[in-house]
Amino acid sequence: MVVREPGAEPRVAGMKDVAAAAGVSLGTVSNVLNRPDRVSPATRAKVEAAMAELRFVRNESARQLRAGRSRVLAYVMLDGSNPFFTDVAAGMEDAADAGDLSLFLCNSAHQPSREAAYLGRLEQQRVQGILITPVDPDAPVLHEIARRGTPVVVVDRTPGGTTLCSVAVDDVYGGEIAVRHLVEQGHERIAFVGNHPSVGQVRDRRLGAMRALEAAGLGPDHLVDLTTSALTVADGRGAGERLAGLPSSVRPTAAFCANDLVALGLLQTCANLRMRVPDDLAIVGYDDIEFAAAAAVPLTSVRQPRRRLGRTAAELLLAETTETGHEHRQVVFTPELVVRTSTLR
Amino acid sequence: MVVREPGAEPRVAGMKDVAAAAGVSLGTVSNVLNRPDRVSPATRAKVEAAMAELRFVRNESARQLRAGRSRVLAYVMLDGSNPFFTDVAAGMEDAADAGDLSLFLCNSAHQPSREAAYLGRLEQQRVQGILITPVDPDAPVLHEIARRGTPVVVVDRTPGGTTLCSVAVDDVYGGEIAVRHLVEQGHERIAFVGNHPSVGQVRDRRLGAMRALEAAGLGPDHLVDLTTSALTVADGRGAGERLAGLPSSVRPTAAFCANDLVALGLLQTCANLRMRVPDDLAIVGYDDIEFAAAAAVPLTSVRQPRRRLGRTAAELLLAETTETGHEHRQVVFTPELVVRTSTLR
DNA sequence: CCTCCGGATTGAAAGGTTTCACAAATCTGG
DNA sequence: CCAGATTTGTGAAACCTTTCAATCCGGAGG
Repeated sequence: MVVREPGAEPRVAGMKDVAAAAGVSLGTVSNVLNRPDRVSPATRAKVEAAMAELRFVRNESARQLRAGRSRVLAYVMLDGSNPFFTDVAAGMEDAADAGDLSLFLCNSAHQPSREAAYLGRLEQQRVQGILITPVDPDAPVLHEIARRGTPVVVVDRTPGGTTLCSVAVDDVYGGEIAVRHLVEQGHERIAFVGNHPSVGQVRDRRLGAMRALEAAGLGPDHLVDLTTSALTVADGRGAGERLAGLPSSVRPTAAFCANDLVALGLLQTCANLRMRVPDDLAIVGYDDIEFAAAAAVPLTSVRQPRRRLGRTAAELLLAETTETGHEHRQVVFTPELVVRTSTLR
Repeated sequence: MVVREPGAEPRVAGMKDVAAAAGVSLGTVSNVLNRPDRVSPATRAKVEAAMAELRFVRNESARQLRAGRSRVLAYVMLDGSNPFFTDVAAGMEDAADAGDLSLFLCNSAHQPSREAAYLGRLEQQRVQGILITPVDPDAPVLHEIARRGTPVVVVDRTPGGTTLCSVAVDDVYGGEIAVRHLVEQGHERIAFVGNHPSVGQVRDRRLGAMRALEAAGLGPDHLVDLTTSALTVADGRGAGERLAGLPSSVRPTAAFCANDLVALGLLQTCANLRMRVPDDLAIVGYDDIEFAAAAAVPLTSVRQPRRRLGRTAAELLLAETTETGHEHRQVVFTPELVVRTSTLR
């Protein structure tokens, strides 16, 4: 309901209006909302009737202003269209629900400017805390925000130093189990498909791959780099064409892809070019997104505990706001290999 | 920087602190922030130095409290893990960026309780407006929120009546072009794979399919319903198995799936059971998500202008907040068929 | 009858920003 | 050097809620 005063804009009803309508003081209305047991049933009923009548909606800004903190968490994700991140977000929602908080998602879409804009707004909104998979995990802005009082947890990246909480997955190990599996299947020439390993993750996965080769007594020349510009399906398709163009004497018999999108692209090219998977080319992906299992040839992939990752990140954030004398923690999860048809001949 | 008063909690610096540090009044600090041209360069420099020194962060709650409205839009999406919705959200972000607004995403994950919780919070936050793909497009709560003053735009659904803005896609037409295409390819017995058509969308798509059959002089018995419980990849797999189990005398030669996830599941079962696509079974999906093109057999699909859908929705919302005497509009886009290998023999 | 007690209610302050009428200082041109 | 215009800066009110000390009231105990 809207209160119309003579000559004034219609105004949304506030607690003052409710108090007047119910014939009680402002403080009583507040008590009804925040400490209902301290109000007599009769009064409470009156006030609640007035609130319904006036369609009262609490003003969260005013609440927050007084309280100093909101009950909102935010996750600034790197790529809203990558199912990996939406799964991580689902895990955060679990934790947020449990703590009676709301989770807002922001999509930076790999754009530093967007990320910065969101961070600014979130800090101004005094959110309880910020979860973020940053474009650059070492950007100083994250530390600055934390120092100014908004807890920050880095997700799926490991920032240098221990001044922030973070959750990540052991990508070296992930790369290792992926390639160890391929070696066990008898492959000796293995392609690594990914963008230039400057980013920590791709670098780590490749490093793990190297270690697995080494452990099998195979030198680094057994890893054939197929470098892409990013990690999309299209990049995977391109890599597939390049791979198919190699003379069979040097062509790898297996490919380890830096993520599932790339692997799916590669798989598609194989289907087009009549290369059989896994007979002509075995493929291992990374992330185990839902579409990996749903591919025509179900994809062997390195599974990260995505939901758990998100849940743990949110829990760390809550711990940081409640604990006194909080110590920043860096949690690292261990991935596991999910073997499917794409590597089983 | 944090102001530490004797015996007090460290407190985040506010405009008052900035004013004191810069030796000016509160009003001047406000002017520096909101109307910098009304302040002499010297004073402005002093104030800006003080802000940097104290690490001042504007308090959005207080701003909003005064302004009555925030500069945030929110999209409550039905399913954050469906790429369709994240693409729609991307379109909204385009529009929000253009209007200097932030877009927050909320994922109801098909749960009415979560949706309700988010709507409550958003209304209390006095967001500029709410974009929503609701679990139930006819839920009265949407109208109530709009009536209380927060504009609501319904996305990808058409609520009854014209009391809300909405953007949607013509699903009847989409079903029609999908099945017309199959008929043109010579198919006469066509499966419709989808959950029970109580939901408007699935019903409409099926209705369009019927119309196309009718137009081709084929009766309703040429459509074979394979009813699923939801619209996931797993449902598609299940439908595929049921389809494969049909005696070949009645088995459809083509399938029209209510969305791409189902189609991908169906495609996977075909691969498992050595049914060739499109030779043994032609498949048309719906939504044209990125993974449709990336499938081993690229999927023919009905493409909705997802990004445009989102952008238009956000623009309608902005129009509603700026226009005087706003008329609610119901925008309907027309989908198009993207023909790929899965129907081309 | 008085005091004391506990529960119910009140009133005012506080929280950080924006806005706006007004004051002060500076400039313009005569 | 003055009147008036312009530029710059000020101070207080308003936004809406929460909190907390203070008050009120009816009843129990003395």
